[in-house]
Amino acid sequence: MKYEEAKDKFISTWGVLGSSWGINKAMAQIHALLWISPEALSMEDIMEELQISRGNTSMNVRQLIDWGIVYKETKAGDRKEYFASEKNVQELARQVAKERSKREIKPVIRILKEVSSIKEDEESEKTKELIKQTKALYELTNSMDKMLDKVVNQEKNWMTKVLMKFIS
Amino acid sequence: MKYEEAKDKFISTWGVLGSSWGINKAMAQIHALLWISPEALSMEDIMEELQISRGNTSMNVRQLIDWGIVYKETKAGDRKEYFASEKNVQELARQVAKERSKREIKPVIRILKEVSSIKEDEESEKTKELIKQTKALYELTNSMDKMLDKVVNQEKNWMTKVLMKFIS
DNA sequence: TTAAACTTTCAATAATTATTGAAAGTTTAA
DNA sequence: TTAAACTTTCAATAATTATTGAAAGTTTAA
Repeated sequence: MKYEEAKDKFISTWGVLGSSWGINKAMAQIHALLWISPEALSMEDIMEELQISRGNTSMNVRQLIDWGIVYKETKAGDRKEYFASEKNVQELARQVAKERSKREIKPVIRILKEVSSIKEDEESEKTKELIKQTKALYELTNSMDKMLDKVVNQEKNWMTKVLMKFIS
Repeated sequence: MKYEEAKDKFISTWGVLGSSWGINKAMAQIHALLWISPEALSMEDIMEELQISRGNTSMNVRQLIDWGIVYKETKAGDRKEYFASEKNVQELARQVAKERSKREIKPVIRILKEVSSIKEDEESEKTKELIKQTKALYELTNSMDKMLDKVVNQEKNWMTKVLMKFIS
């Protein structure tokens, strides 16, 4: 496999993976492109490489910056903005874990807690089951989120160490 | 909060969570409904509760069965099929981990491995970076997948134990 | 067997989500 | 200041994904 082929395959695969985990394809592909690019790329560069519009590029680059996995760079004597990916894989995982926990898991935990602690005068079968099952889900989700928090607050290489322990 | 309100809140929240992780809303909501239901429900019951069509119900119930987290049940002297959720939270996590690993992670790992092991005569900066970065991603994804495999092959309560160790 | 009671399939359509591109906004060099 | 070089916004549109519902298929009781 040649460089160009490998690059295209990686970018496209990353886009597909993103989609199946609820991440916009363009966002995932821009990330992939920057991830393997030795230097920062301009808006034009990204548009050109991925064949997407200026607006699309602008919005998705901003989202990546919001997620904390892409940075703006400037070049002396150049008015364009350039974008570079966070290159450390631990830090990438850390940021993604952090954002997904904050945006999606924590709100669900709040609801699960709320729903699993209803009190009804007449304790019907249905109510008991609701409480029991949502409580179980609350506990699982909570444990997984605490694990994500650990990843988020990791010191460098923490995750590798733990994962190693995990899989050994 | 009353039972009905709690139920609706749970079902709707589970649907939203599903969507943001790439799982069809109807599928997530049917799962939520069965998860908290003390008895198995018929197609009609599900259609009625969630206000969705017969076709939609049929397809998504089948998917849940494919995922191994919903079972068919029959009642003596009744021609309808009834559907019941796997009720054990560990087993639910186990099955979801298994399916997502198989369907989404493992194929990506294969591509990452392939892409990260290209060889080019002329080793340009770009090629080096591609290899380095996709290799790092390969290793991370692989570790996470091995972790999922552990969850998948867990004995009962294995996960709880490990998660406890993790978060303590 | 047959016909009633169910489930599944799938083309049409609706709903949602992503993308475009032009206009508006911003920044900076001169 | 101004105007060129950029970026962002957002309404319109395209693409994708989910849903419907009627027709076809299947199962079972009689």
